[in-house]
Parts: sequence; structure tokens; C-alpha cells
Amino acid sequence: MSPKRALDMVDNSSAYGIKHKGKSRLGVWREKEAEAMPVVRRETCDARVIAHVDMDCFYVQVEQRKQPNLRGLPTAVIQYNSYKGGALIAVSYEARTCGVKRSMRGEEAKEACPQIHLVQVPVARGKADLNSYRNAGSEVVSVLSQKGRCERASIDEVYLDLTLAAETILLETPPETMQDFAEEVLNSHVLGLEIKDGCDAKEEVRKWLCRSDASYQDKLLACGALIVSDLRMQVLKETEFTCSAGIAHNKMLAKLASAMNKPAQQTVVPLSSVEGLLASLPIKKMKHLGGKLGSSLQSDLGVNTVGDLLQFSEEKLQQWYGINTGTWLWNIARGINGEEVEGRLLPKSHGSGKTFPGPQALKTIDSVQHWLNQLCEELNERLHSDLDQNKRIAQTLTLHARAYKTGDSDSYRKFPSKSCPLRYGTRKIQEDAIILFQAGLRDFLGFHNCKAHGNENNWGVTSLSVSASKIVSIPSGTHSIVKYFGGKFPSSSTSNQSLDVVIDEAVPSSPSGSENCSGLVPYEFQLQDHDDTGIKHSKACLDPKDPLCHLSGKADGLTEESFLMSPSGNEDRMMLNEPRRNLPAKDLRRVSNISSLKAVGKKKTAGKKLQGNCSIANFFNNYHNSQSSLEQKNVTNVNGVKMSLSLGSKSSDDSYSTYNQVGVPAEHSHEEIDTNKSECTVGNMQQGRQPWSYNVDEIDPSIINELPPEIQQEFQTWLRPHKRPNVGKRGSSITHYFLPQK
DNA sequence: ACGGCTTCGACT
DNA sequence: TAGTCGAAG
Repeated sequence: MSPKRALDMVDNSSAYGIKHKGKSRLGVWREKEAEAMPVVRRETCDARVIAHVDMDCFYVQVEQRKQPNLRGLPTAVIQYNSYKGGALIAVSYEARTCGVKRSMRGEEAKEACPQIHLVQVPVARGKADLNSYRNAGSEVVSVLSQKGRCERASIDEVYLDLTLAAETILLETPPETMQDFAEEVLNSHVLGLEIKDGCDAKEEVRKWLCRSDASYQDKLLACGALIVSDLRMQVLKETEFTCSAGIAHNKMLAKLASAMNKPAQQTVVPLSSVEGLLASLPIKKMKHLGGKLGSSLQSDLGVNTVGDLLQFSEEKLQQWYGINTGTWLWNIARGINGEEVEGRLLPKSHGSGKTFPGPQALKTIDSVQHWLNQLCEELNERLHSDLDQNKRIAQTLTLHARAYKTGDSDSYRKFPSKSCPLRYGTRKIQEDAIILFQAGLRDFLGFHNCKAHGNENNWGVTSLSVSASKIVSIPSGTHSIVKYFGGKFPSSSTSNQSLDVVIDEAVPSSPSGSENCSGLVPYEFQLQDHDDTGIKHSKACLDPKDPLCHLSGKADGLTEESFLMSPSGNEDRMMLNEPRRNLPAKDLRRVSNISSLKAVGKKKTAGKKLQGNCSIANFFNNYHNSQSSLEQKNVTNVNGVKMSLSLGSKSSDDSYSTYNQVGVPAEHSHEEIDTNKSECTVGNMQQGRQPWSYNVDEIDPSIINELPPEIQQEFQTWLRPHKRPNVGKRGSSITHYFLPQK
């Protein structure tokens, strides 16, 4: 009842038709012209090929790679061993068959499955350290991002838009002309494909893949299945991780499908199966409907399956849930979901937090200080990794906390989150964090209740977290300039405080005047000496001779144009919103025949190759047949080339550092498509990069202020926060005008 | 004593 | 904007 009220009030006030355009809170594009079309045709128009790839019990796999003797055994990853054996955060499929569930604690899991192996999450600074999982996720992304636009949806999931690659295969080597299929693709599950008793499932799948009378969409999906099985093999080969995948015409369906057959399998959702699939799908299984909205649908409308939604008109759903959500519901009931796959390989924020349940609650400023210091250290480390590896800078620091208050039975008040401009350097982050905390605490306790000190605090903090957001890329050119001037740009993540990027605050020199924590815009970056002596936010340059002063003094600011030229990929979205062509007549790039096993051509040495038509299941059979770690296997790829495959425990720590960088732009212009590297190019080109028309690396820093104004301005742009224009409408002429030159 | 920790998006 | 809230994995 109550959610609907809130939504009603919001959306009714914004009268029909006004808020229609743009992205709703559920990421749905409302398309007027599409709405006029009958359902079937609308769906038919969506001939994209989207995949969702989901790592199988990822944390477990990461631990099993570290300890290969755990492979194939019931295993779970736990954190914090203290309370009832620790909390399970990942459970292997062997353990799941014993009835072990993720919500259990270690002790329960031991009861349910006495043979289970419990591995602890690494701990650093007294808290869980997820870095090894993050890095492992990056390894996977670096493989998966090679055949199409790739969106890192979480630490262990990605979406891929494989439309272009699938279209290309269909044109050049359509499945119906292929004589051999990799075994893995024959293991696909095809929804709606009936496997009659006594029939060979693989043979049925093979026939489905190469039906010449299939619809265009089905053929595209078949190509998608080929690509995805290949990618999954590649992931296994490069990372030793298995994953599951869904291949469908949109993100929603792909996501649904990837969960249908786990682990290490893939599922295809042909158009013809969609209606039946949704008809029986419990409403709560749908992404975004697992929470209150789903409950509200059940209790208020009596909707139990997604298909049940079909009986409600769009208007009705809008009346209940608002315009955007209503339309979204109406669409998903029909299997329609226009969300784009965002080309984003890196996270948008970094956070570090810890809870202090019940008795552990922090009751003194000192203990809060201590833990904030730990959290800030970790955050700082990750910020510097990001800077090193991805040339990105975060601009906002936010503190979240939870606290309770005893006595004084004021109505319960939430601990407010607070944020301020982020200054690089552990000490500075720590200082700012505690100041933010104190500001929050004041609000939390209320004005009258400002008992500062003493042991008898009436408050306790049950969770703390710090996070860094508003991350922007520095183009490589800027990086080199920074290096020139500062000479302190960290080249390895160990040198932490070598670069301070200071966000200039117009007002007080630290967030201590908490009232002023907000409202400091506009702010700008300055490069500052790295002495960590204190809080220096002064607008004046430390070194007046520093040529950067001229730049940062030059103001004039961010133009919309420069935003559109940013390498963050935004400009591409403008184009992607254009209606799809029916056939990919032009602009096709060569994509290697997916059944071939060309090396990815990256950092990975030729140490590991797997036979082309070997299935993932076979991989494991082989693995268990020869357990010895670090064993070399000689296998032959489809081209008849002998290669060696090494399995088992490589020294995991080393391998992480090799990989933990991902998505660093390759410097390809759209023109220089080299067929040899086509896989990489197709994958990377969507990222959109290098707005520079000069090679900044070669510019003498001492004369930077003599440079052409465009260069200075661009440089300046990168020292300022992005201002996201509201006017990024599709087809706006300014967009096109400033797209990277062809 | 909420499973903990992390990330994202929409909304106001 | 900063801050809140919901959701997911």
C-alpha cells in the first residue's frame, strides 16, 4: 500500500507525457514510436544479441585456484570466524548439493555437510579484503570484453552486446555452413527446444544451430551462442574459472537465462520461447522485483508470475507505480527491455566498510577514529591502484555510518551520510573522514544533545564505511604532463602519498565547519606538492612557477563540447540510441571465426592453450584425471598447432599482479582496424578514447601555456569535474559535431 | 546479533 | 548538490 502511494504522488504530479522521455529509474527508454506498434513487431525489431555472463560461485573458485586441492570438493568461503563459525558468502555447487546455503553460518554448514572445506576471506587491517576477488574479476573482464561492448555489472558478472559480432558471423560464416561445432556450444540449452526421449541432445542443438529456415533472430542467437561458448572456453583457459551465460535479445532475458543452467553452462532464449518463459516465471525472480516492488505487485495486484502482468493496461500499471515503473512493468511482461549494455569495464566508485554488530558497537570517538583510519587506508590503496592502472581520479569522499542511540528516547534517527571533496593521501582522507563523522554525529544526536565526551556516551556505531565516487579518467596525455610537473606520479602502488590531487574548496580549509561540507561547487583540481604536512586547500599555487598554475587559473571551465568528447564512452551512447539497421550492410569489421582459437594477443603468454573443440566439462574430467598442479599438457588446437596447457596452482599472488589492470584504452582510431587484431579492436572500439589531436607526450611542459588554446582547454577539462549536461538528447547536432573525427 | 560487504541507480 | 532509499549479488 504505502509504496504505491509514494509513487503515485510523484508521478501524477508530473502529468502524462512530460517525463516520458529519458531514462527511468529502472533504466528503460521510453520510445514513443515503438509504443504504437503491435507487440510482436516491436519485439521483432529488437534483433540485438545480448549475453549475460555469470561466474559460478566466484569467490569459491578464486580460492580453489589458490588451493587447487580444493577443486571439486564441497567448499565455502566465509568471513569472520568468530561468531558461530563465520558467515558464508559463497558456496560451491558440491556443497550446495549437501544442502549448504549462503545464508548459513560456518557451524550450520558443518552440520549440513561435515566434509565441507571452509576457506576464510583474506583479512587486512582487521577487515575483509576483497581485492583478490576484484582482481580475479578483472581478469575475466579482460577476456570477455574482446568480442563486443562489455559492461561490468558486478564483481562477477558482465553483460555483453554481441550484436555486431553475431551479424558478422552470420554474413561471413553462418552456422548452417559449418561442418564442425565446438563441443561446448552443443551443450547449450535452448529454451523451447524439445529433446525427445532417446534423442541426442547435442544433435538436436546442432540441428537448431544450423537450421537454414530459422528466423533471422534465431540465427543471430545461434551465432551469439557460438561466440559465448568460445568466450567461456577462453575464460577457462586464461583464468581457470568457469562461468554460466545466457544469450538473448536483451539484458533482462539474458540475465534470466544465465541463471537457469548452472554451473558452467549456457542457455539461449529464442524469441519464440519468451512468452512461455515469462508466463510461469515467479514475479520475484525478475531483477528489480525481488524486493518491495515485487511484494507490492503480489499483495496489491495479485500478480504471481511475470505473465500475470499482461492483464493490466499500461495506464493501470502507471497509476499504481508511476509512469516510469508502470511502463517498465508493462514492457517486461512482454519480454521487452531496451536497456543498453554500457561500455564500462571499471567500477564507478570504491568503498570500504565494516559492521560492528551488537556488542561490538563502537562507543568512543577514539575507536571510531581507529576504524576509520583502517578503512581509509584501504580506500587510499585502491584509489592509488586505480590511478596507477586506469589513470582515474575520484572526486568525492563520502562517509556512511549506522548508529543507535540509547535513552533520551527521541524518535529513531538515521545517521546521515556526509561527503566532501576528496583529497588524495591517506592522512588527508583519514582527517576528512573523521570530520565527516563528527558532522554526522552532531546531526544524529541533535542539537540539544551535544554531549561531547565522557565514557557515558549514549550512542554506538554499528557500521562505518567510506567511499570514493565521481571518478573521472585522466587521458594518458594528462598523465604524462602530471609526471613532468609533479615528477611524483606514482608508478607503483606502493608509493602512496606521492601525488596529491587537491580539490580546491572555496570555503574553509577543511570540512570541519560541517555546515559547509556541501555547497562547495564549483571546485577545481590543483596539483599540489606532496608534503603531507597538513591540509592545504588554498587556491594559490604552491609554486608560482609551476606552469600548471596557468592552466588551473585559466578558468572558463567545462564546455559541453569537451564533455562530449570525453573518453568515458558517453559519446557512443548518443549513437547507440539510434534505431538499429535491419542488416549490417556497412561498417562491418572482421571477426575471427569463433571456432578458431586465436590467442587473445595480450599479456598472457602462450603457456596455456586448450583444444578447440574441447568442452568445459571435458576440461574438468581431464583436470581430475591428472591432479598434479603445474602439469603441462600438450594439446592440439584446431589448426593443428601443438601447444601446452598448464593447469593447477600457479603462484596466485603473482598472477594477480599480472592481471589486475583491465580496460586500459588501446589507442586505436576507428580507421586503423587491423584484421589480425580485429577481436581486440571490435571490443575496444566502443570505449571511445583519445580525444587528443596532439601528442601531448611530446609537448615541452615549460611552454604549456604557449600551446594552442584547444590543448590547454582540454587539459583544463580534465582537471575539473565533469558536469553532465542535461541536454544530451540523441541526435543533437552538437553531439555529432564534436564526435571524434573520422 | 541485520548474513557482511560492495556497488549501482533513481529520486528529491 | 548532497543525501536517502532500494536492490542485487
